[in-house]
Amino acid sequence: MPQPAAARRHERAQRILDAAAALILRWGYNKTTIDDIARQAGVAKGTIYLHWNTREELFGALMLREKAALAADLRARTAADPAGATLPGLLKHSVLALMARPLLKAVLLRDIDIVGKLAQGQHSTAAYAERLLAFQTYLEFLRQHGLVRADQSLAEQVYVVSAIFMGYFTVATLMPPEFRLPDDRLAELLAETTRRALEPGSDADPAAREAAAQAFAQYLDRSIAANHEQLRQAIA
Amino acid sequence: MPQPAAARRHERAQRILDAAAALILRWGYNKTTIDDIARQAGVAKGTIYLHWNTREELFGALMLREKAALAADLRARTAADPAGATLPGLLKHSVLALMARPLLKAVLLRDIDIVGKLAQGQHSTAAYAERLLAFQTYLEFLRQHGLVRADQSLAEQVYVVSAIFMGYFTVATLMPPEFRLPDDRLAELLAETTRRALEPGSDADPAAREAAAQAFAQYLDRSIAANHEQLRQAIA
DNA sequence: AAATGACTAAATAGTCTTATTTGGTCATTT
DNA sequence: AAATGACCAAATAAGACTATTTAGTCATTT
Repeated sequence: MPQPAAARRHERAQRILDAAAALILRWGYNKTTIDDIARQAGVAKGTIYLHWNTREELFGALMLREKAALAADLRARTAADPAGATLPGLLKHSVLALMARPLLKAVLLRDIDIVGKLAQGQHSTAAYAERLLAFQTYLEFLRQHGLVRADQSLAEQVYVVSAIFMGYFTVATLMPPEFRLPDDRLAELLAETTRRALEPGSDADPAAREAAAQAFAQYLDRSIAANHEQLRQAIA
Repeated sequence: MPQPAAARRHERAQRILDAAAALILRWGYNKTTIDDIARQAGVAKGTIYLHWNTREELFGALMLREKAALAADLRARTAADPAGATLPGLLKHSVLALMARPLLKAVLLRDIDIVGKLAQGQHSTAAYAERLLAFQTYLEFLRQHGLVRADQSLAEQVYVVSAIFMGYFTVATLMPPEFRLPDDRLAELLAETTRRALEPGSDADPAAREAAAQAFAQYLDRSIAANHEQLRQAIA
């Protein structure tokens, strides 16, 4: 039974995106041509334009796919960790998932050699603010249920978490070699720092923990859903 | 009584360096010419070469002066704060002192528009490692006196402090405007995060605190002294 | 109907020449 | 003796022209 046409078409789109990703990491965005990608994907150049109208759209689809894969990876990692559905677990697995995706890592670190002009469309303040707002909603839930301290403003705590995460993430490449740590250990320290930074004075009850795990799942689901329709349209 | 020749010469060097600093911040390093600096400082172009042999030496002296001024500022800030001579105090006042020095801030943030090619000489891994080693010595003292937890390796704690500091410092410019905090509050949160991250299980005795304040002063003095002779030779 | 790859306008890179600027020098001025 | 600023070789920028490459198109092939 041969594969339906739509499935073959979708598989080819994925293959083209795979090729694009590999070549960006190898040569950088600016040096990667449509011809290179077509050759690597084993299709004709014109075939690429059957999926996307412009070079820019192709790379836009690639970034969306990367973000969706990151979210799915994060979902899987937190689900596989008994302590995953917590704020420290979220940050720990976020940094590990991100480090496992060199393209997104390069974007976040503004690695000009790799992402070049691609970076310009990927650092929208509005999108970042949106993500922070979504996170803020989850954090507010945790505050209300006594799972994090509430003696700082909500906005301040968004700041604290962002600073800690960004610090651990970026310092990983800035440290002299003799001071570097394995990713796993870095992620654990990140989680520990976050936990201690936001630790409430007293323990929360188990019902609050259960509710928080639900809120966590909702937060993740919402961020996955936010990309899903966009991605569906970007890969045809 | 006219000023001695050496004092006048030194004052002129400072004036030239002031001019250079102002112009870098305005136009960026790459666009700032020796002619511009001479004009701004109110001296002839050739006069500049009475102080430094090359453009590069002039800017090298400027960076040394900046670092020395930062250290002095830090010294003054921590001395004026009752809780200054502590690790959290060190970090709090470091970030505030650094933010008050736009040129060093631009270097640390790798702000290409401002520092351009100047950055290449200012990100030596060896120098960074040296600074981390000096800090590590101070941190080791704190561990031995029960002022910070000792259930993580010393190297890991150097990492933790670096990550937290770097995170608070860099996220300050990345945050969308509606999520930003005033510098003072940022510095307080940085200090708090550090304190909690490295908090030992039990309180240290007052003798340990007093000894740590001495160690703190030594750490600062050593880093000031490390630059002093270099600076003396760079500004003649 | 779908995939292909030759074609082409536009973009980019390379080369050469000319124009301008700049770092550093040093004869002149103070 | 010290400060100055005109001078100049080298560096950089600008412009014109040529060569090459690339994104996108579409007639041809499958």
